[in-house]
Amino acid sequence: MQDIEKDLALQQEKLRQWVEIPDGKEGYCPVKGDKILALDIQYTEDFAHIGGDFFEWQGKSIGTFAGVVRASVPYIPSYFCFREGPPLLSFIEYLQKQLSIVPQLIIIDGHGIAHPRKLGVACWIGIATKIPTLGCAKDTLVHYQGELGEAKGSRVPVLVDSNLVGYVLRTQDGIKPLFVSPGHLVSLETSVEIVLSLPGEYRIPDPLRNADQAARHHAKKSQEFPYQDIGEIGEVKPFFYI
DNA sequence: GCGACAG
DNA sequence: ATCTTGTCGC
Repeated sequence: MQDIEKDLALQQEKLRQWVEIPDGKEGYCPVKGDKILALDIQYTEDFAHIGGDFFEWQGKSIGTFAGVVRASVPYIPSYFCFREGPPLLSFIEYLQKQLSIVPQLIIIDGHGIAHPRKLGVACWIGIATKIPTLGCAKDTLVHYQGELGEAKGSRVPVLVDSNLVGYVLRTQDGIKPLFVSPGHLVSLETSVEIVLSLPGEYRIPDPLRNADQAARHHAKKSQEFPYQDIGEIGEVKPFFYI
């Protein structure tokens, strides 16, 4: 392993001690009207185009936003949080400061604790913001065992160091599953229930698809898909490099 | 040694 | 994640 990776792995081991994952029905549980933010990023060279879909739990859409910030850290598998975390944090802080909207829950395109060192990007964002987060990824980083049922809602546990950290979750009948895990302040059970309750008839829940579309169109300077352009989001600061 | 590897 | 054409199907 490279020295850089050793250092990043150590950072993750240190950050991990701040992560709080409640049990069962404890921790954050959304109630009607809670504000939820779904986030995704598209890249063009060294720029991170961030899309954010803001909506009320079991309620109306608040708005879809997109902005851009320089992504200065390279992507290294399992160290994704250091590349994607800072840009996402800048985006969240911008919405908070400039638009006065603070989410009660953040849904991230990536993993929470279903990660080799139990520190995915959703955990990173949760620690940085102190806001409950959960991760929703299209592929897994850790191996799992078991046969997944075909029906929506079927799930297979994902273990790391023999601890239950996430689920392979069928979000639509007969469709390739998603990988769901809590990031911070939400239980695994609640994370799964939240994802299954999100609107949409596709593998990826609508809020994440909207965030993806906004980011994608922002990267192409297109407004075909409706979103509020918040332009350039200052510089990203390196966090947690203690 | 080789392949796999969130986005 | 991105580079890329057509094509099959609802």
